[in-house]
Amino acid sequence: MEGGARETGNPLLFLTDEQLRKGIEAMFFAYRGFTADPDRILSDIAYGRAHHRAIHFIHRSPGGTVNNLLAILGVTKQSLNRVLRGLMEDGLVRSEIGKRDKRERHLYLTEAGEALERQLSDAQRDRMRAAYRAAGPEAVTGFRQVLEAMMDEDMRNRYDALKDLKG
Amino acid sequence: MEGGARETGNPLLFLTDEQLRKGIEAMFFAYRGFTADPDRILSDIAYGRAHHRAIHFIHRSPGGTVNNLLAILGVTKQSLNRVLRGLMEDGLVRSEIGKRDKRERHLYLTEAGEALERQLSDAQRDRMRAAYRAAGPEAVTGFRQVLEAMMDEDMRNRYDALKDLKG
DNA sequence: ATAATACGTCAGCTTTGTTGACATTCCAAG
DNA sequence: CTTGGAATGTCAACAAAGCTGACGTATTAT
Repeated sequence: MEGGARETGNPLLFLTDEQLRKGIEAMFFAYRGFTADPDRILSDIAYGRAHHRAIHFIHRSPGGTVNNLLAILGVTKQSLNRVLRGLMEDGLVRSEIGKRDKRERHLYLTEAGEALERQLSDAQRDRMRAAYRAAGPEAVTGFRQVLEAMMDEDMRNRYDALKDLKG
Repeated sequence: MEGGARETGNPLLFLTDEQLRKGIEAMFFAYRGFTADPDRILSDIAYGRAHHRAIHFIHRSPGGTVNNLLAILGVTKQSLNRVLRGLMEDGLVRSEIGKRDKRERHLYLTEAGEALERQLSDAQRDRMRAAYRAAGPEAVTGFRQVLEAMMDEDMRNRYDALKDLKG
């Protein structure tokens, strides 16, 4: 027999269905807040979340290939290509043919792209900063621990890979 | 100076742009995991996330009105109606005309609806439980604190209103 | 009586995802 | 050098789920 209220005194009360449900609903409502500010900015310029994600990750690892980005985002190349085409037509993203492997396209933000990225991530960071500040450093540690434990294996790998770039 | 912004001395290191960016990316990848299991189940039966949300919140407050659900989900009535119609045609949701106010429709899950809800929330809870267990009770407290601080005002109100139902 | 509310519905549009098919370009192996 | 396969791009068609706007019908409130 495992599980259950075995420890001393306080027995896994944080694992009740009630607690889990609250966590699930907190995640749902919080994610709305998380995306609300960028969504507002983007709707003004006829872009959506997909554009935001592409911009974010191109900014994070400039010179990454299309395949790389595809793996991070987890969408089909057709879907990404549509978004990327729009961004390139609007002069926010440029692609360079690879030197070692000329099949590959290396993606970069243009200055205009960087400017939009800054605008979007400033908004999103502001909210995150306010939440972090309100909750305090220990809460932030716990927040990150739970989120990381919630990821799929391959998601965590992608996340960790990004973490190593600058962080 | 190194990590671990604690109370004394070390001021707000957890609020650096790097920390915030990691939080943003953690949120992005974790939300994927959060929805992955229900998504898999739903795709087998030609439903999507919108159906899941409707089912979840009808289960949470049975007998709630359409307007009520609309407020929680934050979508248009046309969008919700499409989903609801499908669920009712498939016998997962039923609606009752209000007794006090006959304009209102009160929504309930049928037995089949409850069964699907259980299947979905079991899957989602399993993952949440694993994450909670891996991170520990203190992390869970922090997790919830940050998420709640991240919500918009009205989102928090909706979240709190649901919390009061059973929790 | 009239206005407002709650709900449903039709029509049309957008974003973002999906499959499937196919062409091009290029690297690498035989 | 030829050929197979990988990386990329693109066309077409489609679906889920959001949106706006307009309209209809009960029902309730003023």
